[in-house]
This record gives sequence, structure tokens and C-alpha cells, in this order.
Amino acid sequence: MEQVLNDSGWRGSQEGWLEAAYDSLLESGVDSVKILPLAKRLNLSRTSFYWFFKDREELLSALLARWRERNTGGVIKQSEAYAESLAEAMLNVFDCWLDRNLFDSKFEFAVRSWALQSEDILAEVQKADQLRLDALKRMFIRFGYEEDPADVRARTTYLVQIGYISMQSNEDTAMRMKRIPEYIAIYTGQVPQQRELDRFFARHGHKPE
Amino acid sequence: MEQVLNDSGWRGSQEGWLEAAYDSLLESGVDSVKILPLAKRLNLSRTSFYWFFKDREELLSALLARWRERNTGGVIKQSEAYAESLAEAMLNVFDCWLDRNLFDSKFEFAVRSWALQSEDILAEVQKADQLRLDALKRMFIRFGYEEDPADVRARTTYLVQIGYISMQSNEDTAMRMKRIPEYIAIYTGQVPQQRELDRFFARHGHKPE
DNA sequence: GGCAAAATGTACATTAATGTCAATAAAGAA
DNA sequence: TTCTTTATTGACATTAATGTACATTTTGCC
Repeated sequence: MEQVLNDSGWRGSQEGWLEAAYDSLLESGVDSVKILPLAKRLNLSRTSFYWFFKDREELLSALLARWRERNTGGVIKQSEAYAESLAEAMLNVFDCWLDRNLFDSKFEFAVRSWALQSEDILAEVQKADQLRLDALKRMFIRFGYEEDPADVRARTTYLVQIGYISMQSNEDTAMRMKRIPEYIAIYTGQVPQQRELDRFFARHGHKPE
Repeated sequence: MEQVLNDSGWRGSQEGWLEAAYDSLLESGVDSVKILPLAKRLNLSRTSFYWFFKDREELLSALLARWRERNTGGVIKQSEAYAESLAEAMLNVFDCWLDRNLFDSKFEFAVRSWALQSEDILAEVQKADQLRLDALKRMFIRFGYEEDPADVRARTTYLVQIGYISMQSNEDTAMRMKRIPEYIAIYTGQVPQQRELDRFFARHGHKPE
């Protein structure tokens, strides 16, 4: 049994338990986030947990806070980023779907599933949806769309991604990249320019053949 | 304590337990499908369950079978229904999203969430996704689209709906109906004719003002 | 080295679930 | 009426989880 110590010389830490909880949540859902299994994973006594968290509830709250901070910011930031055309703006948003620092898909799915068994979580998720949809809608309006079409297009953009997440598909990047020009065309109603696509592919380290 | 008897004069039945399991699954996810709580709900002794099912596993399998039969058929049937235009064909598919006999959204979400904690369920869900996507893709091809655009449009159509489900939104029908013409325009690239919309609204008992 | 804070571990009490078994009850048929 | 099938129940054994109390160890600091 290897004993991994952290900076301060102790084996456990709030961070450590939270990280383990995060891993477990993403792998198998909230109901798998249990203290005993986490303790086994961390090679720690189960009760050691209670030094860092009052109880399981507090751990779950910390997990939710992490999600809240991480996953809504990215979408808003990218939908407000500078762009010369709507197609380019949309490609900025697409950065989210390819960069887990901007949007952590697995985390997102796990939290949404969690919402099924908790009213509180459901409320949080719906608040996040509203914020993200509003940001996307503003983007369409910025590029000349009227209120209603902007709303529907924002929804399309967002919902396709939420749907994609819910499929828990594990396609490779090449396959996903291939479809991107088509998606842009559908969402924005305009074909992206080659240089816009090139810039996008380049920043994701993708080389189309 | 009221004693609800079924046709045969007994209080319990395989159907009864399955129905209770279904309700619980939709309300709070698989992990809430537990024999003890179901027994309470049914006003039956917990152990009576074992007369109808070998164990909890068998109950869950029955639940999954029900989903399998119910939710994939509707989409395929509607995407193959007769239509004069692509817009009309798409409206046929939209019937699914408004009629729980053709597609049970809550059931769908619950099963997808379940997939997070079980490889077997995940495989089932992905098989279903493939069947439904293929059917939608054939629909686009039937109306003249090439392979690749048909594929992306089928995905858009399907993924928006899966995304919508995952939002667990409870908008009223009027709001959803209002957006439908816009969605049709985005998915098909063509504006639906008024008479097509009227026919659609009529069969869903909707009167636009 | 010794002390106090930080972290860990052991023992215990409790709860909610699973499944088996054997006893019983109710319904329907002979 | 009696027998059989179908259904129901209570008693038991087991497991996995929660949290509390208290003792012990480890670490950094004086």
C-alpha cells in the first residue's frame, strides 16, 4: 500500500476527498459518492473523513459548488468573445465542447442526472440553463437576429450539446471535427469561411486531411 | 388501509410491482427503485415481492424491457410516416415529442441517467440512439439530402430533443408550440406551409391565437 | 524533547436495505 | 368440501452504509 502524502505531510485533505468524490460522481453518479468506498480508494480510514467534512451532505454541496463555478462561466465567456461574423462567434462557443476547461461534459451529465433525485439540484441546473441560454441568445441578437429566432437558435445550439452529452458518446475528435462545418451552417444559417475553420481547427490541434 | 384488489382478487401482481417501480424510477431514478419502499407504497409486505420476481435485478430488467419496447418504436414509426414535404415529415416526428405514447420523455431521461452507473444499460441506450438516428437520417435522404448533411441534420433533430429532455423543463404546451415553426425551419432549412402547421396543431388539440 | 494542533484509527450504535424459509391464508377447481 | 395453486406474511440472517466517542499517531513548532 503506497502512502501518497500531500504538501503538508498528511495523507488526507479536503481537496483529496473532494477529488475522489468528483471522480466517483463522474464514473457512476451521486449514489456512488459514499464515504466508505471513497475511503477505500484513498487508503484511509472511513471516519477520517469527518475531520474535513461535517457529513456526506457537506461533501455533496462542495461538489455542486465546483460544478457551478466551472461549467457556466465557460459558455458565457465564449459566447461573448470577439468575432467578425456569426459563424466565427459560433466557433468560439464550440471551443467549449472541445475543451474541458471551458465545459466539463461528464461533470455536467452527472449533475443533471443527480437532479432527478433532488429538487434542490434541479433548481440549480435550471438556473444554470437559463444563464447559458440567455448568453447565447444575446450572441444571436448581436449579429442581427430578432428576439424569437434568436431564442430558438440559442436553444438549438445549447440543446444539441446537452443532448450530445446525454448520449455519453465517445467519438474521436476527428469524427466530431468533420461535422462541425455542417453544424455551424445549420445553427447560423451561414456557411463558415475556410479561414475561420482553419483558425478553429488550429487552436484545437486538429489537422484535416 | 384500503385494500385495492386486482382482477383476480389478489392485491399484488407482477404488473403492480412493475408499475410502482416505473413510477419510482421516473420520479427519483433507479436507486430509488427499492423493494422496501415499493412495498410500502403498495401496502404489501416486502417479501411478497419475491413471489413475482426472483430478485431486484429481475425487476430492473423488466423495467428496461418496457422502455426498450416503448421508446424506440415511436420515433422510427413517425420518421417513416407518409409526408409530401420534408417539413411535413418533420412535423410527423414532432408528434413524438408531444405524445407520450410515441415517446415517454421522463422514462427516457431516467434510463439515460441509469446508464451512468451501469455498462449494460449504457450499451442498451447507445443501441437505441443508433436505431433512432438511422431512421431520421433515412428521412432526410428520402427528401433529397446527401449522406453527410442528412447525418448532421438527423443528429440535430434528435439531439435537440434529447437535450430538451435533459433540461427536465416543464414548459406549457402553448410555449412549445410557438417555437415549432422556427425549429422546423432550422432543421429542414425550409419554412413549413400554414396548412401543414394547422394540421399539426389540430391533431394536438392546439389553437394558436 | 515536549507540546498542541491536525489527522487518523478503533469500537460502538443505528439504520435501511437485501434475500431465505417456513407458516399461513385466500381463491378457484374437482 | 377438500385440495391445489397462488399469494401474503413474519422471523431470521446478512450486508453496507451512516455517524459519534474516544484513543492514538503524526507533524510542525517552540
